[in-house]
Amino acid sequence: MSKVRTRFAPSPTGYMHIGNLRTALYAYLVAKKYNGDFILRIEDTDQNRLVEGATDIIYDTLKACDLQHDEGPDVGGDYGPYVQSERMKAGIYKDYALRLVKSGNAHYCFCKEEDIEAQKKNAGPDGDSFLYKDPCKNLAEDEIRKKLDNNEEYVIRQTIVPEGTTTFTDEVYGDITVNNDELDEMILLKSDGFPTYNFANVVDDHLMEITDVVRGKEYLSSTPKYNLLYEAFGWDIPRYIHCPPVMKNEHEKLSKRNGDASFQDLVAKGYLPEAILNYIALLGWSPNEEREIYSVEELTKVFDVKRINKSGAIFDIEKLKWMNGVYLRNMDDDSYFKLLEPEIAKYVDPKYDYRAIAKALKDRVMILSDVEEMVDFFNEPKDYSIDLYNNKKAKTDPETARKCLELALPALNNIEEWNNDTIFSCLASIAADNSMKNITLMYPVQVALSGKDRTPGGATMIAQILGKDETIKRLEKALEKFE
RNA sequence: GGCCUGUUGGUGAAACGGUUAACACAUUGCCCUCUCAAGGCAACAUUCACGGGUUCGAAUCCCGUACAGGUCACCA
Repeated sequence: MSKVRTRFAPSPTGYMHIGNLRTALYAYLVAKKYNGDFILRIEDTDQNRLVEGATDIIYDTLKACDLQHDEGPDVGGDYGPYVQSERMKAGIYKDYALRLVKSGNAHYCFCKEEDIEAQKKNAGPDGDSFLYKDPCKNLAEDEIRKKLDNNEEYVIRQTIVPEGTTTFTDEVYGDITVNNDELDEMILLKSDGFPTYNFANVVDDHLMEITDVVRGKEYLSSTPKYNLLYEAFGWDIPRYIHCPPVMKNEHEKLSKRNGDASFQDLVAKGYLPEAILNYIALLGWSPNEEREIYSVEELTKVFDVKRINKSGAIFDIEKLKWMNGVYLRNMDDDSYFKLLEPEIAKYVDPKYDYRAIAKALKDRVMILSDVEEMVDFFNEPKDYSIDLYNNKKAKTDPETARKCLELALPALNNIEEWNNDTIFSCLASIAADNSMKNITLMYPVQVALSGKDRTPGGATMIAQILGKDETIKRLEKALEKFE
């Protein structure tokens, strides 16, 4: 068996969609599972849709995801160039298109767009299909010559004999057969000399010796036409792996146009690339065991094309959040702190112990953007109403809370060595002395220190981080509120 | 409209003719607990879009219907 080679072939038209990224992931996994090569090819044949900087986004994304390509425009390789516009300049596509014309599998077409529109419009209502019946198909040789000499605009269009059937096998969808008379004769070479995606894809996949074509399901319908091209050239047909779409909801695919989350949006919100990758791997594919947390490295071992689903999967941000939390919790302390420190620094005065804060956040943060809301009381307690002291679980109301604070203040003030243990035992013994549950005493302290009914860590932890002076100050201030 | 593909709980999904229809997220409840989390435990589809058929037996095979998605671009 020859070496497996897969490719990711995006067009540089903007940001990286999640669906796109998943396709890249699968292509990568297929290659790496068999120690094959993963190739990046830039498909920039539509000069109108190019977006500046889009290629860099592609590089950045693959890099951030650690989906390293073995060949590509930036890293080179033996099958270059890896950018289609450059390949076009080398005349590759026109050469091959002309070969098809010569062999009768393609023809010059001089039709105007409005003629095509008109014909399709008429074809519509009466049923049947919208297939374009190209009159240029039967143009005599000298007529073609004449038009060409006249510098008439032309395209090169695939020629399909409307007889018989074409069958292909998809690794996910199985065998699919279609009637050739239902196949559209697609344009191979555009009038600007660029190849269409359809054509460039076939030529490049062959020239680059791609063995497994991993792409979105939207290409399933045109695959028979590609195969006809392969056959016309006498080339081997690659294995096809069509992936079901990633959906935004029951009806719509995830798309950048609607402002749906792109990879970079998610990262900006504080999702980890590893978690994103792990999550999207599970959209449309499932492992053969009861496990969900996998690194890309681990995925290359367990990934199996046969277990890719056929129907679209809805992207569920809630589950991604959960998974991101798992990744955060699983990090070792140092890398975790390195990740959180800058986020904490945005909102918290450096006089406080960032490490202690980060530790308090560890089991609570799901995504980095949660941090702000969790640490917003350190610099200054939040504004609150004494109604906040009403708490069912703690069995407190403003009245009892006031008493608790009055008990706690002098006791805390007497602590000489300010640390977690001393603070806790101080508060706990007050509670015991007054036959209160810990929570009844500590909840008011927490509120007084933070102005919040839910905080990362309890009263003790907050007091410890704030330090004795600040704690006393805040307690005094809290008591004033009752007057 | 033609053609192609799909349809298991709110979501991701397992099951490859015989199970009480896994598991995970979410949700709810309980436990733990100085709040909130995290963690632990439990509940959550008498049913696999619907209708027929094959079979001793079907979510799994066949047919039909409905619904959904894709495709029919000088976009990829």
